Amino acid sequence: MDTAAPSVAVPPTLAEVAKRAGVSPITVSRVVRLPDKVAAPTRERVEAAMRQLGYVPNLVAGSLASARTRSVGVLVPTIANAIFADTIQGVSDVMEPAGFAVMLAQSRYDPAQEERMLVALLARRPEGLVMVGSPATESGAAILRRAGIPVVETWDLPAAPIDGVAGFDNHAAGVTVARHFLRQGRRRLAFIGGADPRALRRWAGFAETARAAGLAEPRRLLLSRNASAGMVAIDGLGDADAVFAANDAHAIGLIAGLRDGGRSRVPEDVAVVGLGDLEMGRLIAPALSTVRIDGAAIGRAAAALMLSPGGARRVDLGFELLIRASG
Amino acid sequence: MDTAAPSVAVPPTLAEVAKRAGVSPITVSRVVRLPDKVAAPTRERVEAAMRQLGYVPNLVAGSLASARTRSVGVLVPTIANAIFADTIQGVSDVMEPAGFAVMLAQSRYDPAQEERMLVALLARRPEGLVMVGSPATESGAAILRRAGIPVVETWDLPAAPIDGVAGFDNHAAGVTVARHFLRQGRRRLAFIGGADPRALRRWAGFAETARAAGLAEPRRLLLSRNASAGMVAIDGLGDADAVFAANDAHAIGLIAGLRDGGRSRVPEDVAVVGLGDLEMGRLIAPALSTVRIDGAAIGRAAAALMLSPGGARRVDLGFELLIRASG
DNA sequence: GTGAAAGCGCTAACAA
DNA sequence: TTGTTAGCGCTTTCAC
Repeated sequence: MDTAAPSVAVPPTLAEVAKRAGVSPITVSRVVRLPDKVAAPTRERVEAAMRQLGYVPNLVAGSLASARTRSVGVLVPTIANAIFADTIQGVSDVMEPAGFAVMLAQSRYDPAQEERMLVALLARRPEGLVMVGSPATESGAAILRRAGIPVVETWDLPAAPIDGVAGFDNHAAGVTVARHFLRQGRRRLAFIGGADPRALRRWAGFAETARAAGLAEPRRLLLSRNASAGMVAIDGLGDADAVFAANDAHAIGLIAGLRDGGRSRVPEDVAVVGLGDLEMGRLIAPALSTVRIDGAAIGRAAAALMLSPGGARRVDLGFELLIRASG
Repeated sequence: MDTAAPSVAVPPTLAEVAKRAGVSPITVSRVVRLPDKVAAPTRERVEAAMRQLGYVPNLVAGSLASARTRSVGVLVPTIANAIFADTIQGVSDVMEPAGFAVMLAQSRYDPAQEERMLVALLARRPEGLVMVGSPATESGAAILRRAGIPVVETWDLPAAPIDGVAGFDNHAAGVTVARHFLRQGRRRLAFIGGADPRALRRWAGFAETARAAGLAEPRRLLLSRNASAGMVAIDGLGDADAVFAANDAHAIGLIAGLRDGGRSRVPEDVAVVGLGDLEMGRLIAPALSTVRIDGAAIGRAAAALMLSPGGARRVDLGFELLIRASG
């Protein structure tokens, strides 16, 4: 009795299941999608046939017929950054239970690559798209506006978003940290960051606040993409007595560099504040003060915005200054 | 002159592009996929029409027609773990330039969820599948064997894999760390880890080596999924003078806990070795000794195995014991 | 509760 | 170099 599926073969189709169960294809389709609409005995015959054949529905055919792919696209600068991985996970945590697949793409901080990936994603007809930040090019934005699906920009609060927004005010984060340093009596501020738009906005808030308080223009160190923060930064610091690092990885690297260099003590000689609240920040000594951002919450909020295209279009998840030992 | 695409509309189809360019649909199809097969003047007319309409090819229709989706599935326990994020990135780094989309799914360390996600992934007809570890259930393995696509198991070297393997010998990693402790003259070993199969294999190698050397049975602390390693572990350690933590996050947490607890010094009183070589391990004091695994290389190797189903089926990426200050 | 017909948007195979 | 025909595997719509 050979009812088992062949070990290597073309996957069985819905039509084959139908034939085996002695029903029409549409009935099999209903058993898969709307089991309540099929009488129990029929349903059981169909389910038996599906099991015998090892039937796995072909969603690409289903998607074409129904014009619904039940998938969403996620575009991040890079996956291997804890901060974005959290956001991806947040999106996935909401979309997966809702039956959506997550398609992932990386822009690698490159506008041309970003645009390529946007088109590659849209070609697969996702029902929503979330990206970290905003399109770097106007043509990228235009493509998204024409896509006809919910689009959510994250990790920022753009003034003129394409559609949805789930993020926080990067400028205000810079202001908050600068004020904190001022309150502590620090006078010679410095900033370490990359060149991405969100880090730049943090810098702007930070620098404006310093100037408004009559301090000298803060020093500004732009780290290249994969400089290991510590050593690189120390040389540029000059006589700074307070450093805001645009992310925790930079801040932790700096603290390690300072400790090994042995010249300045943290926080006595120089205060260090990061952004992101990586777990490691709590574990190093001195524990890292940081601007806490909930990357997973951003992802969940973005997913919620995609699922309810009629609802609110702007979620400010805020941030929180966590003062620990480093400053 | 209204040649611009409407701002909200059904996306234009290949047929509409064809009509506008005055060619047959197949010619448009060729311009998209095989531009060299179309005469330059024709091609330019078609390209102009595509631009005017803002045409984005519908890959779900194309996939159905060609039986090629140009996508791969990636199944990980969780995205928000640096170690797996690196592997996802490695897969993406190879597959994206090759024109493949990456579909992501999480098993959450749950066999039932794993099986659900396996089926959900296969329903979208990926041309290859990579997973961290091996299927937790026999039915999951059976589904994969019948899928008829390259399947790559990673982060381990299973004896009877389904198809491809890109990983390292977890048992040997345990042996290596135990021998290192023995060489140092440590006599009271302990292990901290989760309950996943790969951590268990590290434990097995570690414990066997200790026993074979005549030491007392190592202590073994199984941390629940999201215990923050440090404090939890310290109590269970007893008088251990050497600890192998199944991953760097646990190890770093432990070092922090020991430091703040103030009872034992690392490495004088107790040596600590982790696994994974997180960047943070280099930055804490004392710097973390660890078993270095290249998660991104695992991902790249897995991708290469998917792309050449005829080639080698087993890649051992090995590991490297990095002795730093912590033990 | 079940089915027949039509078609989703594209590409393979073949022809001209 | 370009076009014609047929059909991928499913779901929609409408009928019974």
